[in-house]
Amino acid sequence: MSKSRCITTPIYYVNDRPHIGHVYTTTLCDAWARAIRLSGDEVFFLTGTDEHGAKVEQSARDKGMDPKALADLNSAEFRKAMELFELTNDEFIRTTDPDHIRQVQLFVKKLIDRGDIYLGEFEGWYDRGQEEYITENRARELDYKSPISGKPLEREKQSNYYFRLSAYQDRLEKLFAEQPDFVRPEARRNEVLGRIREGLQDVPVSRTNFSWGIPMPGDEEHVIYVWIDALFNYATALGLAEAGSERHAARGHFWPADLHVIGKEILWFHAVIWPAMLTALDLPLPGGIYAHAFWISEGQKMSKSLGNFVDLPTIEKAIGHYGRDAWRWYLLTQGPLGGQDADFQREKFHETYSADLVNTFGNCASRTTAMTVKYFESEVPGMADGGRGEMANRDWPTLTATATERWQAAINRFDLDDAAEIAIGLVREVDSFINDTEPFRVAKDDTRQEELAGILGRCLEAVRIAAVLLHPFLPEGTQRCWEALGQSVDPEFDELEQLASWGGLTPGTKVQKVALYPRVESIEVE
RNA sequence: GGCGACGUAGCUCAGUUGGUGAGAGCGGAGGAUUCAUAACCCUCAGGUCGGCGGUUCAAAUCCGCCCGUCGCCA
Repeated sequence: MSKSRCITTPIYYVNDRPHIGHVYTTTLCDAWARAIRLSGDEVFFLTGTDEHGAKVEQSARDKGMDPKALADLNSAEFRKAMELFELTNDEFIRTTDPDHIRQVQLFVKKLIDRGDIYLGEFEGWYDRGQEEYITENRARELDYKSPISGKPLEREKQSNYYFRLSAYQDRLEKLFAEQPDFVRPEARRNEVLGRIREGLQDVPVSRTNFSWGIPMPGDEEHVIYVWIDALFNYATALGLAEAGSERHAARGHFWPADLHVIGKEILWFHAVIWPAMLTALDLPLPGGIYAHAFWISEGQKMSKSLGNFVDLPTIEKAIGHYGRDAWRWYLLTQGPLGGQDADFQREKFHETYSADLVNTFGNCASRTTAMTVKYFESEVPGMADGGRGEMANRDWPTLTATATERWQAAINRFDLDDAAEIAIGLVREVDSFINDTEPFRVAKDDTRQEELAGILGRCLEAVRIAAVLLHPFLPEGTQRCWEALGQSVDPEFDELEQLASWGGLTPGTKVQKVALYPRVESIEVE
């Protein structure tokens, strides 16, 4: 029975340039989406760009452009990045899409009608350069000067619309108590929990000092704060504000999303404000929020001033040299999925590629297919039982079934690095099996053809299944692997249960010797 | 400043409720070998488990203090 699953990346702010951080988040979701499709469930994988706000307006002004024109340009950059990595998102939403704008206004209107958004007044210390208010305590600490520009803070009074977050204190506490894995990893959950316990205050959801945004319904002096605008993308993409719409008919069933994958810097909005708003709108909550940590680069924090972002040109260079699979594999297995930041190191990248893709997966596929070519005239042999220590005490159907089961559980937990490890572990097991059974030695004895067939048949079959589990992580190499094994697999339509079950290779099928991943020299550091 | 983590072999990290001589992967060194992409396999790390003090028959594992790194908040 097929289920409808949904995963989202944050929408990326068009004032930034795409870099490894954006690519990482999207790649995580892509691997998950591919794995779920393989499992036979229907997936909606959403990403896009966040295009409103003061910063975009300002950048556009600096360039003498219309904000929409700038947004178009930069949004296209992000979309291009998705294509470069062959990411399989089902939609690329833009907050300047009329469909989104209209629905955000409907949502906000509803919140106003219900009293969850109200017009209030706020007076406080304002940092004009940063366009933000600073709390009394903090202002005192700063000696009433801007921490950025050093200019004096100003006393400013503003009338704003507020979201009644304070009214959701109890419900949020209950949510976190009842659903301990709502926010993961645990370190992030604890941060949020600590903050919730300090007490929730209403949050401003509108601005008046610029105009590049969605107008507040019924009060066009105000623009909906970009963060609120952005959060709604998860709902507007599925047409949730317009029950009768075509969009809703086609996609509404994907809500609630299984998971919002985000970077740790935007946790508060996703873990607290978003669930509260959904509750206010009587919409079901997502299954969870996964907040990964950051990439740093060669031991240093990436920053504008250092100019050391792992940006698109750098990434393209790596892909050109090592291939897309290598890039994905490095991100997915060495990335900051847990609470701690991960370091992007060229040397480590090269080592990971060589160790896992060349020496393990590639080499194992190569030796098994080579032996088949050599000993069985390129045909998959029938799998007789017996011999070589009862096939080295391995119950392969059980080994592969167990791996598949554990793999699926890891995918469901979003422990993608675990899933990748389980998958490649199967390849290591084949190597170890070859080591124990020594088919190349058995081959020297003509009377032991059946025994040899039993060994090699098992190797080929196990490699085929390992490739199934590796596929979401290595879409290209696994496809080449299947082709070499004479298999035609379409991960969109073929299903895991069948693909991963033992005995999928038909004896007599033609096999070719393959080299999945070329051994390459370490890339020159410029 | 408040709260919370973390600090174990060159690197990345495992080490459940304290108890055989402290581990894995990667890198590095040596050896063996050919089915394979010099790959696979075997052997090799003399690490004060951040420092000091304490509890205990016994602590990397509990407590206190200190140093260092980091996260969240104010």
